[in-house]
Amino acid sequence: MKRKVTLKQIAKELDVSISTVSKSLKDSSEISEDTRQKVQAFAKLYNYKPNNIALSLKNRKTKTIGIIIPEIVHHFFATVISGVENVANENGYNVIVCLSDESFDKEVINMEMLANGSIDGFIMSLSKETQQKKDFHHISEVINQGMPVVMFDRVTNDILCDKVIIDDNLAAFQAVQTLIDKGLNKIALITTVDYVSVGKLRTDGYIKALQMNDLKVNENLIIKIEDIDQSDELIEKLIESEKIDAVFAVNELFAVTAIKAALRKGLRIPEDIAIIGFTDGIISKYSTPSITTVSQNGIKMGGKAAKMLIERLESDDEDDEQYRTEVIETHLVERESTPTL
Amino acid sequence: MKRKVTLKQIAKELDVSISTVSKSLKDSSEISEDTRQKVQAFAKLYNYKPNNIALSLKNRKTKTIGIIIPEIVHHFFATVISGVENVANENGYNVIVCLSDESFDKEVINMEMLANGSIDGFIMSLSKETQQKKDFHHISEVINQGMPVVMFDRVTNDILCDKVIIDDNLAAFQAVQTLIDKGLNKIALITTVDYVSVGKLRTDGYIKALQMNDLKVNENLIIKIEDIDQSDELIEKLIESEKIDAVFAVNELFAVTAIKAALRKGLRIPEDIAIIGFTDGIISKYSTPSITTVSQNGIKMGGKAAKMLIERLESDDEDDEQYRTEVIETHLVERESTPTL
DNA sequence: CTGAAAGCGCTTACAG
DNA sequence: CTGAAAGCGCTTACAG
Repeated sequence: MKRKVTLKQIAKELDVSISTVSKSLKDSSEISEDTRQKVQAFAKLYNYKPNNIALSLKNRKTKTIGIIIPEIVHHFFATVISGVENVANENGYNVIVCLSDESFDKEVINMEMLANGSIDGFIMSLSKETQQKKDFHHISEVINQGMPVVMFDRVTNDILCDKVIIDDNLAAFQAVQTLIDKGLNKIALITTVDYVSVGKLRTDGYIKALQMNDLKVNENLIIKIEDIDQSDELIEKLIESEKIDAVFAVNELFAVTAIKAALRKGLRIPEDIAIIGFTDGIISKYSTPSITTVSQNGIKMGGKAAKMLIERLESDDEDDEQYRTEVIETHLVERESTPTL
Repeated sequence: MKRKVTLKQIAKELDVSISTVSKSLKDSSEISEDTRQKVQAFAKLYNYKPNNIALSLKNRKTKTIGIIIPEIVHHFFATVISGVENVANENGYNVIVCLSDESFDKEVINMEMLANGSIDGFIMSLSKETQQKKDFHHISEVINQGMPVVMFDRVTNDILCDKVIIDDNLAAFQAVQTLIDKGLNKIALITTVDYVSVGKLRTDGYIKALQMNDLKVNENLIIKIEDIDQSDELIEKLIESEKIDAVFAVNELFAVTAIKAALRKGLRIPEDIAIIGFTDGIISKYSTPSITTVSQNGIKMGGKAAKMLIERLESDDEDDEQYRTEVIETHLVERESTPTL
């Protein structure tokens, strides 16, 4: 077992100073060709690599990005991480991932943990509980300390920082409008409780679409699901009891649950009931019938967020730059769960 | 913007030495009650938190774990990360995630990047390309430097280290035996190319089950898929051309693709054709019909891997401990894609 | 009870 | 051309 070699050891072996070794390895013209060669050869032989931690301390930057997300087993968040990773790696950054598990406390703890020097900046999406409590002090604190934060998807207006979002309201509006254009007008909505920012925005888009088409908004056709565990039952009841010809669901889990409930009831999809989901994930693609969804390009969102963060980290002119909100475009991926007409 | 406060600044403000501040914050009995109080109050006021990087350098350990996996958008790997995260956080560790994208070079680069002091140990699953090349020098190098590695799922016998696996061979055997017990005997296999370790083991289990039941192994009923892009076509052909009454697929993507091909052909599942997949993911659960699978508890695997790594990191007696291979038990989750008899 | 010194592994302005 | 010194932010054995 040969431990990693340090500058100090090389210096000792070669009987020169640490400074000389350091400079030689940087090919500094301060050092004689001869010494440089000797040091470099030795370093190569022993596979010297500078210690990241020492560099971080010295440079006061870690070249690592912290990501805080509610869950990793949600396909959407996994794709976002993937997008962040790509751009981060291209720029020599590493990625630390922390999960809040939708818990405010875990979000706070993780942020504090990482804020103590471990990372240069955050990319994050708020936990449900944080959105409910509307307590963002941990985030403003971090920003106050000069650490940049980029929020994505589940964001809040209460914090000023860079953001990457989609136009949830518009995307929902267009999805519902598409259903209406196909001649459907008894459209149910399966959404989250209102404190989930994106759920609320999508709900608003749904309502707007109905109103613009002079369809009345029927509260019985709107179910707001708080806990995923209740979704089966509530959705089942909706499908069974109400005379509806279409469903707009704000995520793909709700959409596929609706599909299964409809199939169980013997309804034909899309002839008897059409369904549109949100977030173009793996479930929508492989469901039978496959599900028409509003695509939400997680890779792109993650990539964009990483780009914005890195730009801010590497720009010299501190924070005189204005904060930006990037809107990633969405589009409807039409599949089997909606009629083609 | 108030930057994070350091010991030095507190010392200066309070007109004492840095040592005194440091000791006071640790509530050392070396320091007078009075001074301690004063320092602690001040530190609290300014929300002092020790800098992680400095601690890492000093202690020569970072309290962070590096995870290297082929992909994060595969549900299984996402669950493993989740499992690692949990146990890591409980023990005060952070998690850096790097993706190899199934590429040998990316795997090597990422490992080297992290090995330079950023982390205390690795948890990893081999990329396809690495398994194909059988080149593991980057891993043995890291281990040689005294950095522990725990491999999971896609492992190799060429490297001695702790491992967490399932008994792929046995699990496959049992799955196929279950099909046979249900009276099915024209069982096709959809698997990966042989160099993917887990694919090969599952293939072997399939063959063993056939042989033990005196069924002949028909090469026409075995398709080995190299690239996921070809899977549609190959599976379609298999389902269309061959008279089979069951399919065993070594992952859930192959399984759901088989389901869709069978449905397209007008076959009833499970009456005309039964299907068992591998990896109990989200697709299997939400497919219509839902898919019977061999469950592979990623959370548990990740948790176990983290536990083993942390134990090794925190045991004093270096490496006189033997390396262990933990086998996580699997079981068959029976759903709609297999007959109930 | 307090503080100076050494050290973790590096870089770089400065002296010689 | 080479090296000693200071410093990144901390801890701790040691001196006073």
